[in-house]
Amino acid sequence: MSQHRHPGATGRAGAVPALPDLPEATVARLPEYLRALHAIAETGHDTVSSEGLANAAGVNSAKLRKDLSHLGSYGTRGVGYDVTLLIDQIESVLGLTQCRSVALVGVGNLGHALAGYDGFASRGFRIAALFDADPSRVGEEINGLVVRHVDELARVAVEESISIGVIATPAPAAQAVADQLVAVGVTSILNFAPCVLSVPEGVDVRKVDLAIELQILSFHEHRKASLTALPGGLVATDTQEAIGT
Amino acid sequence: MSQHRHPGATGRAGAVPALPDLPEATVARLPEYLRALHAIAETGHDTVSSEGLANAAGVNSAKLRKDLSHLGSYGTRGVGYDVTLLIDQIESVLGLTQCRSVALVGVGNLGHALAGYDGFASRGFRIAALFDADPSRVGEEINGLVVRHVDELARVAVEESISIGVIATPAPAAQAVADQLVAVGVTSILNFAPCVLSVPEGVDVRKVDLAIELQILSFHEHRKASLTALPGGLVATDTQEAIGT
DNA sequence: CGCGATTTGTGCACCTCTTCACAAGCGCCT
DNA sequence: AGGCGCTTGTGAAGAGGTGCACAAATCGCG
Repeated sequence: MSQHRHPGATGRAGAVPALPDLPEATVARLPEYLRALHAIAETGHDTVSSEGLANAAGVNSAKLRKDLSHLGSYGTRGVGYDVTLLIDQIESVLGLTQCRSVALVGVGNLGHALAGYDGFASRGFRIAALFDADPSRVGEEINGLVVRHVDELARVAVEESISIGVIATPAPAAQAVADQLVAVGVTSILNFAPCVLSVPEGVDVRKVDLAIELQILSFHEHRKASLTALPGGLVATDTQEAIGT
Repeated sequence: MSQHRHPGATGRAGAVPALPDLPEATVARLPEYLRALHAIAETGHDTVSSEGLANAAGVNSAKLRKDLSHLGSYGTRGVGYDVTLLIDQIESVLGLTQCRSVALVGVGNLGHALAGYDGFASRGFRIAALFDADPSRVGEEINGLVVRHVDELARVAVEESISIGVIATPAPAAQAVADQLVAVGVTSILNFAPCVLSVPEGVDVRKVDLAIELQILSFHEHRKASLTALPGGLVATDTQEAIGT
């Protein structure tokens, strides 16, 4: 949730899948449904109710139904959703039918971990190339891939038909890397560097900042502490707050 | 954004900081403002306008002003915000005045990277203990910390007064780890495992799933591709989409 | 064939968040 | 002192997301 400004995309009833112009909030949840569906498929079930899937995905069942209804009607009343069909449908909407190639720039601490992360391959992504600006890191082999110098980005990106760039460099280097990625034609960037990237229209940037997540937790922790401190409450027994719905 | 259901916390005008009961969306942006402010402080400026700070943080200036107004009036009309004062104020609200101790469970690929990540220490967090269930990993030293067996969690958590738990285990192990963390009194969890955690009320869970971020990007990439494919548009020249505001 | 149990799809009301637009306040310059 | 330009803080309108509650649809069984 950040530098996204997507157009109306006026229901241009195209030949192929019709692209129903989903709400962002729905798009953000589809991957979670997909993961839950794969888990359910492995247990052998071949249909699942909205209630069941919602539990597995950690959301409200009404919300799940509304989300899925945006893709079309792929459920059967009185029965539920066909697991396999729904998986295919969501993967199709998310554009995961083709395996997407990812370029990872910055092979430091975090980049190393990302390069070795299994979760990508198993969900339709292929890390196709690794880059770093530090000459001492160039040539290193990680998980079967050789780290190249970032100057080769342009050439390699075309060869490997990169469709997504991941930035795991220190913050000061990130903007320059982003510019290079954009110059090569990459229009989707996942940014782990703690800074704001400025990119032209039409380029999507998503940001993941691990420290920010901790700080948000810190706020809630702080709030909880100052709530239990004052009220005439039992500070004793356990941490179970008697609050919320 | 997930398992958060925070109460009204009825403006209980307490003695100390008053805890103004911020909107979640605001809380999620405060850390970003904080980072931007630190960057601005380093350039030597000692005041900053809402416009300037908003740019540095990548948000709308009106939104920024409304966010800050929730903390109270710490700006001066015609001048802007005092950088140092605002930093102190935000850190205070986020509960970052004390250094928080973090326990990291799961020292695999990702856990390794997290254990070595500088960004935590520099922003008020201390990784106080590392755990893993794999005996062959126990004893290993990472960044000056020895990996302990997860069975020691209870003892160590108290010793180190852990306030946040980070789960970086494979998905199947995550729920058990979460249960243990909760049992020890941890009420804030950052979960990197691709699964839904079920925790009692009063415990906050934030989830980070790297593959999900890629899948969201994939969707937009897919959408962009199917838009440029049909319209009578110049597929040539560059990737600059002529869409959006 | 009809009925009841079950589950989807959705209209509606509520709520949160965003954005605009502007009055109020502050400092500086004359 | 007074006026002017700049910037904050906020009311109000709008957009988007959520969740309830129920009608519509489907299956299985007698």
